[in-house]
Amino acid sequence: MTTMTNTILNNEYWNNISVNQSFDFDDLFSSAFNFVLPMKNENTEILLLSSENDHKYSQTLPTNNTTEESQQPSLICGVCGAPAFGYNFDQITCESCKAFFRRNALRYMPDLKCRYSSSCIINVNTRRQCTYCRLKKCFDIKMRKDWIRTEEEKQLRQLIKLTKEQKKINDLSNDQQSLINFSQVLRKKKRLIIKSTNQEFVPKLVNINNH
Amino acid sequence: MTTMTNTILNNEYWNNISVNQSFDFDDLFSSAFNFVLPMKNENTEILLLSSENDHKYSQTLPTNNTTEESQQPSLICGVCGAPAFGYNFDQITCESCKAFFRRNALRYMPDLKCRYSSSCIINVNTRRQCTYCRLKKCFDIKMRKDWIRTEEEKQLRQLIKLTKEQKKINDLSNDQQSLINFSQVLRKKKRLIIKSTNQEFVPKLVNINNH
DNA sequence: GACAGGTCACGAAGGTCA
DNA sequence: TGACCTTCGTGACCTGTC
Repeated sequence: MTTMTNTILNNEYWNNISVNQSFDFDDLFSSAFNFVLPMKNENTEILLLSSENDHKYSQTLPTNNTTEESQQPSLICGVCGAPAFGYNFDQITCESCKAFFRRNALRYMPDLKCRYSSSCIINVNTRRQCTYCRLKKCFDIKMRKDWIRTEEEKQLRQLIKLTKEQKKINDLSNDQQSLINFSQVLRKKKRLIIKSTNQEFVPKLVNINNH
Repeated sequence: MTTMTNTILNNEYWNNISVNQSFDFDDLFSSAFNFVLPMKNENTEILLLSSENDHKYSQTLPTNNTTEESQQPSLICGVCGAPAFGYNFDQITCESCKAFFRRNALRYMPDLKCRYSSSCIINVNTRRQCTYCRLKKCFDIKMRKDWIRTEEEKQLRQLIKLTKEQKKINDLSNDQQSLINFSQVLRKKKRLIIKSTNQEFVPKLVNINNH
């Protein structure tokens, strides 16, 4: 097994990935040129790779000046180039890549494997085809896996939520106490009415009672 | 003249293939995946695949605007012409050709042999008669054998699944039934690892096992 | 409003058995 | 072999919180 493979298999490696710290196989093709990389497939398939997209990471495209109907600037996903609507895990991505990153970023990397040479082009049409390279690109554009809530954080939030609910129930109990107080008040009122039966201001009291 | 060209000329069924479809493997990933790929539906539909059309991912466009009665696009298998219900290994095929391809695509081609001139017509009725030509047609329409899961991938998935189950059971812990399940899972895992003993990814499996 | 997570229908893999 | 089934990753849409 090569050193590179070992490196990639090491989970720690993925914690520290950055754009500048490229993979070995990326270094091989690190020029800004477009190039053709032959794939392993015996059927002589080739995969056209382009680093063009690299310049588009997290790019905010200017809105069409002629049409001002959309106030939202048209963003594109830094991973696949699909329309994006904001930041997710610190980078501008589409909903799909956001969900993908949330699901996969904490996975044990060796579970994933590229069928080709770990440098697949990721775009809207190809993003589903290589989990490894898609995730690699997520890390390349510096999406932050430490922003994904851990199981502990989730449990903590759950606990906080439950505590709040508990408090609400307590408050509700207080309301019930109020209700008791209220009926006591009501009884008091009735007693007052009965007591006042023979007096001329009764209608007024009944009226009040009905309200 | 190339073998491929001969093949194309000899196969009558090519008449069914739409004009724009190229059979040159080199075209497989033409123009960095920006392309219009005509599907093999002879009736009214084309499938637009273009990363430029951001909101038209894999959209099925009915060419006949007047008829909207069929919600399900009527697809036909690119191999045999039978009704199809979606993509399999990157091409629209029927269930039967999908299973056929899964079973045979990884076979060593020279083991197969056409009794005739390697240019049999493949349709619903004849598809069973020549494995070689059927498989050849699968490759001709660019079904992708590299999308078939390898034995290694299958075992890895199996192992990941078992590990997850094990974790779940671990979390439940105290339950006696869980304990039984746990040992069952453990046995399965051991069997799987033993089964994989002679394969190069064993260290990885063991590694995962330890996680 | 922005951005986390959650949900669920769906597509496309593999598995099964007559 | 192929019809039918199961499984699982995906992504559009939703909810919750700050």
